[in-house]
Amino acid sequence: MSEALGVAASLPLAAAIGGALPRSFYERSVLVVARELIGKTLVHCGPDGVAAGRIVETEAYRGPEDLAAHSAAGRRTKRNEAMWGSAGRVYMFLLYGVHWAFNVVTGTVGQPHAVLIRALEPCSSSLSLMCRRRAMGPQKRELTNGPGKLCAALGLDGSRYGHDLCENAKSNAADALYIAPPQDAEETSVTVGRSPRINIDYSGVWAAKPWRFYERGNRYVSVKPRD
DNA sequence: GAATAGATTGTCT
DNA sequence: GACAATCTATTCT
Repeated sequence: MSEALGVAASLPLAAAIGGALPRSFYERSVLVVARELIGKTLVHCGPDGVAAGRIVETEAYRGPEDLAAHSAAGRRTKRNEAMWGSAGRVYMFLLYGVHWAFNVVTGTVGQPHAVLIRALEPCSSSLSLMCRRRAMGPQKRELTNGPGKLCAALGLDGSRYGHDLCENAKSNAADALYIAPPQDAEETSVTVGRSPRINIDYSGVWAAKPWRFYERGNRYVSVKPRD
């Protein structure tokens, strides 16, 4: 599936994959962005190497009305401040005091919407680095099949809070972090499924909204959908 | 493969 | 002081 990226592994990864998605991509409805992020490539150039993966699972959070969102009921705190800012920026937060989660802000300023990236399919050229960071073998879906796991595999943490995914566009900056279009036509033709979001049972009727998007049949999707 | 329990700490009330 | 957009090991089928 990601063989094309593997072939290009000897080139700088950023150049091989292409530029970042424009800000206009993110300045739309959070549901549309969540749906269209499936199949895109998330790239992070960290101090210990470059890692990239295809996004295969996302969730939309639409405060203030969505009671599952951190911005529910208009809550605006130091932690979720990034959700209230401009589209295309990163909202990182710590879960259960241990795991980082990576989100993309969407919509307009003052609209506290964001998309949580829940799972990736590692690019073959990134496998060895991800295995090292996660301390496990290359054939394991546990490498990146959950929000905390993919952050560990990509080397992402709170230091990226508020980062602009639209700057750094085509650069080979040592600290680049951005989302790029699919590598080839094959990767744009995936089938996308929908389901309720995961682990938000506390939010009443909002827990039933089908605001989780995933690539059908992909083994890296975190919680097995009913299909 | 599926279900369960325990870990663990920043953030908010 | 309670809780959380989770992960891992363990214990089953």
